[in-house]
Amino acid sequence: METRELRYFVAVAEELHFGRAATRLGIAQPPLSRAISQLERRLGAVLLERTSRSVRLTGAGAVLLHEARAALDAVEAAEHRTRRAAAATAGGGPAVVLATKAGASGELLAKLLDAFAAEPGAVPVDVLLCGPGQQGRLLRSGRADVALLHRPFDDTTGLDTEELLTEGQVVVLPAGHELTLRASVHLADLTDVPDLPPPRWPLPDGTYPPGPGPEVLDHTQLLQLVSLGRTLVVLPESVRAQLREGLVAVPVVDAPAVTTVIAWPPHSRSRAVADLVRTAVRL
Amino acid sequence: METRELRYFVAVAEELHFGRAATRLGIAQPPLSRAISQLERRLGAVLLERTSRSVRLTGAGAVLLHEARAALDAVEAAEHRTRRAAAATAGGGPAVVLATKAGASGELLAKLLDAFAAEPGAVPVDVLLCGPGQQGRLLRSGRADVALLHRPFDDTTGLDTEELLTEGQVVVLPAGHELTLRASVHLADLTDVPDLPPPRWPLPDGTYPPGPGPEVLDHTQLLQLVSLGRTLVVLPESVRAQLREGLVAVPVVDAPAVTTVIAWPPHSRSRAVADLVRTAVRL
DNA sequence: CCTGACCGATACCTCCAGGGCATCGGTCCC
DNA sequence: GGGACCGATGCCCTGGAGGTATCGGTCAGG
Repeated sequence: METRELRYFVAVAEELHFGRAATRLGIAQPPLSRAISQLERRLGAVLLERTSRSVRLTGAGAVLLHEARAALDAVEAAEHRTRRAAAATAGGGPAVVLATKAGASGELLAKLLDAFAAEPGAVPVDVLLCGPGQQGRLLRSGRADVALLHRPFDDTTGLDTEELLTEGQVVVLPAGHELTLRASVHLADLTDVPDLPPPRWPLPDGTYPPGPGPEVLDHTQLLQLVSLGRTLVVLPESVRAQLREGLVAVPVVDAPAVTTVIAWPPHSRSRAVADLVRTAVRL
Repeated sequence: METRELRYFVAVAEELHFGRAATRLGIAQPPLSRAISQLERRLGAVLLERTSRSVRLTGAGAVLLHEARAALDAVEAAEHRTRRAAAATAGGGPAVVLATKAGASGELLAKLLDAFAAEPGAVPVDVLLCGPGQQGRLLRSGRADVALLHRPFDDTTGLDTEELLTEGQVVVLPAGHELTLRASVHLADLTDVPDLPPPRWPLPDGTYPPGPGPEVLDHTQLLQLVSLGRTLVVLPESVRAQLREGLVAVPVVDAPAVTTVIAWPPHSRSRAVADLVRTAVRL
């Protein structure tokens, strides 16, 4: 199978519409139809059930969609990592790209970077700030070498991880809100707070789910919206270090504990990544 | 990047010879040379240092070799798993392929299969016996769904695992050999036993390393060769259950402990694999 | 019930890139 | 210095990827 065929199939499987998928791929619809049916013939499997009105995935199609995404990530990773290796030998020397959610784990990250810089054999660390839930994809596609992510929110399947820190969660509220008078709250107290709808994060495809809350991209934005009295948010305790005036944190006693982990692709061979992980675990 | 390019590069990187690589790929040498240099141009990286007498990998080339193998495994896995999913819906129903070293972990495997068959919702298990060290590759390329392997010998990077059993190792000797009189031995006692050279296992490419010992493919062969007085072998204790007449096991006190683990690809979504793993852990 | 919109499949054509053959240029060994 | 070896280059050809036009089937609306 060629990656082109996998890209075509993923496009159709995601759009469930040959015309839109073809547009997205920048080709016409007929060659796309042919490519898919040729793929089905070669695999000896029906991947899509088409009528002239709809396209649906079969069981085998769902399997291929899942596997093809992983395979395309691996191919993309090969490309990115090779480019980075070449850049390292050419000029600039080696560097590590660390991905983390914008605005999260600030204190831990600062400590880690300081500690690693003090290590013998340290290399420059490029910090790549990304949207929530994107770190795994950056690692799997080779654009980052190592990442900080947060269980149980981020998906760590297929990644090697070490736990760094486990903490409870707090709700961040605008100062003066009635809930700030409480010593602690439960999650149930935070649903349907009439004047503070929960924020909406972008879905993996870049669009936003419907709802009353404001659309946000990162934590800085988010905290500003909280201080403006537009929303509330439940975050790990360490967010207290970033609280400006006008923001109050109240413990949420029944929110799941959040574990910050450092993660890297399982077959990483980079000495620098290993050193960075060791430094992180020792913090 | 297309998988064709990756296959071409892997062939050249492994052979370090354009002509041989082209023969292996079933094409002529000139298109191969062109494909590689086109790949290098597109990546903006020199992958191979060629003189008219030799070909050597650059740093970036070594990275790409490693990444390309993983990516090609992922593509192959997509193909195999899709075919299997289609076969499951077509006829025969779902099944699980379990890979294990031929002749190893016999007792554990039998118990596992019995226990799993008794579970509600059990599905047929196809047991795929393979040479040592091949289980990981079978999992990564999608030809098996789950495998038993042995740390620290087998490579488990990139696989999810659960530990099942840790045991010491024994040396299996022909009955009557002078070492069988000892209550235990050290590894040092087993090197250079003049009449019992260690066996030679096939390398990943199918060839055998040089040496005096007999060439073997699996444990059954191996034990027969031991009973014939041709070799000796260090194996986990559980091999005692398979010892026929003419074979004696003596504990090796300083051999590393062997842990039998059950492993599966990290993004496995199969219900049956999860059930099988749960059954195995409960044993 | 009919018409038009929509959508995937098919027919047919074009064109380029992947592959083969012949040969060159450089290196090493006898 | 001649021959063997090896990767690169030039040139040609063919298969297949992609485009356009159109078909056939389904559904909604009048």
